[in-house]
Amino acid sequence: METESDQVDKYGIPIIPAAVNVSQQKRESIIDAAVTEFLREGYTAASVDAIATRAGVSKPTIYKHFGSKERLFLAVIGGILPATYADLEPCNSTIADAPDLRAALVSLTGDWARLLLREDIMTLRRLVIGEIDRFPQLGNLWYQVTYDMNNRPLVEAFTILHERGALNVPDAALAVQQLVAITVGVLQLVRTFQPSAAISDAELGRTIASGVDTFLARYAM
Amino acid sequence: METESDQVDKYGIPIIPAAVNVSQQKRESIIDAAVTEFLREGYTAASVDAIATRAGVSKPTIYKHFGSKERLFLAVIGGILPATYADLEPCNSTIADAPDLRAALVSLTGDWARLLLREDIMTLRRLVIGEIDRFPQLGNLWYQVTYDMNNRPLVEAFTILHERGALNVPDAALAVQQLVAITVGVLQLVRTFQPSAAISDAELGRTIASGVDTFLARYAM
DNA sequence: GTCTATATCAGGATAGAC
DNA sequence: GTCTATCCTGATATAGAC
Repeated sequence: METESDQVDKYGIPIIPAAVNVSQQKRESIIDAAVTEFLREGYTAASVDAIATRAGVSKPTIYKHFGSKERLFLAVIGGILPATYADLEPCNSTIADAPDLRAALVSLTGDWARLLLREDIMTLRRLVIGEIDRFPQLGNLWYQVTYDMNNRPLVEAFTILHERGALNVPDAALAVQQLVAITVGVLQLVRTFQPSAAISDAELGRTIASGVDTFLARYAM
Repeated sequence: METESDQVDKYGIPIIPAAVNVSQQKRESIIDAAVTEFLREGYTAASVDAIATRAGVSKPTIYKHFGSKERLFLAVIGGILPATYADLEPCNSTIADAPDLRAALVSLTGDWARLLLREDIMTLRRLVIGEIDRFPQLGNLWYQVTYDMNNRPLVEAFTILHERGALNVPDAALAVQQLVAITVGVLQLVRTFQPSAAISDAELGRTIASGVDTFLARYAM
């Protein structure tokens, strides 16, 4: 099974030592091919053969680089999770100092929703959820990444607004959970089970705005 | 592949003709064994061999009854979904006539949460989500079942309360989505990615109550 | 109707040449 | 470091005896 060293990072994702120059290209093409195959087929149904063919390398090359199918899967999925969610972070900075809080929250959660409802991200999300019993590390990583990149900055902003008297949120962490659930979560639930159900931009805007209004009905001063 | 007739119901779930007396017992034991194996391993990794062994029958018996692994999976999962969610329905009837609406909503969403967070139901949910790209019928079925058994009765109750002037919900369907998301959804999100993270009954009650309060802050008259 | 036994094929992983 | 060729196991599905 695992003949390579089992070095893992703090999330339990294996650390694959970086290779040099020439083989680095092959490594990248393996990763690209693996992402495609895993997203399309799932972990078990995806075959290392197909990944090798798609990447234009042979199977032993994959095993030299990643050691096993499990390690390849963890390295690949663990690699794209933070990269995917990094796109969410820039939106956060302006909340605490926004002149119009409602408009800022609508804009922020709307941006999140449009990104998180993208088909490739929904597919990745379904894959991770489906493999969580096999790879609990991915669940922890997902939770940590989404919390660090989304919830945490909002919690800090709400805490500031609470001290400033602009919001009344004694429990900022719970309030953020509620805001995310009532805006993005409502839409995500539909798309999770019905991938082909298109959501018009008008409906998205309407749902997001109504969610923010419900949130502010409780927490605005 | 599919040598049997492809009769399906309105959800796209194959209709497996009922067998008689003797073999009916074998069929049931196959279904039980299949549920266990599919929930434990997922669709692809579960083997018909293992199901046959667990059920105490031979492989050809399974193929005589269900035709293929895909049809077995759809029949089994499509069968337990409605049965699982049927437990949610009885809670609904009292909302429209409850003397204390807040208490009734807290009780209702609390009951839903305690049921839906059960480990076996969460596992089933993860399985369905992970296999949705392969079996879109299950997504439609899931959505339909949860809507019929949960959302629809609540929408009807809210409509009555709106006409009676006890609530102000111009868009009852959206309001129900928000209520579910802000109570059950908040907890489900955590448990989806962290199966082992236990949620104390106190924390569950606190989260549910706060969700209902946020909901009522917007919609109560 | 149900079994034993088997056909057929693809999976992950590796030995050894270059 | 990378490939060709291969090992071994386990998969779905079926033929034919009882």
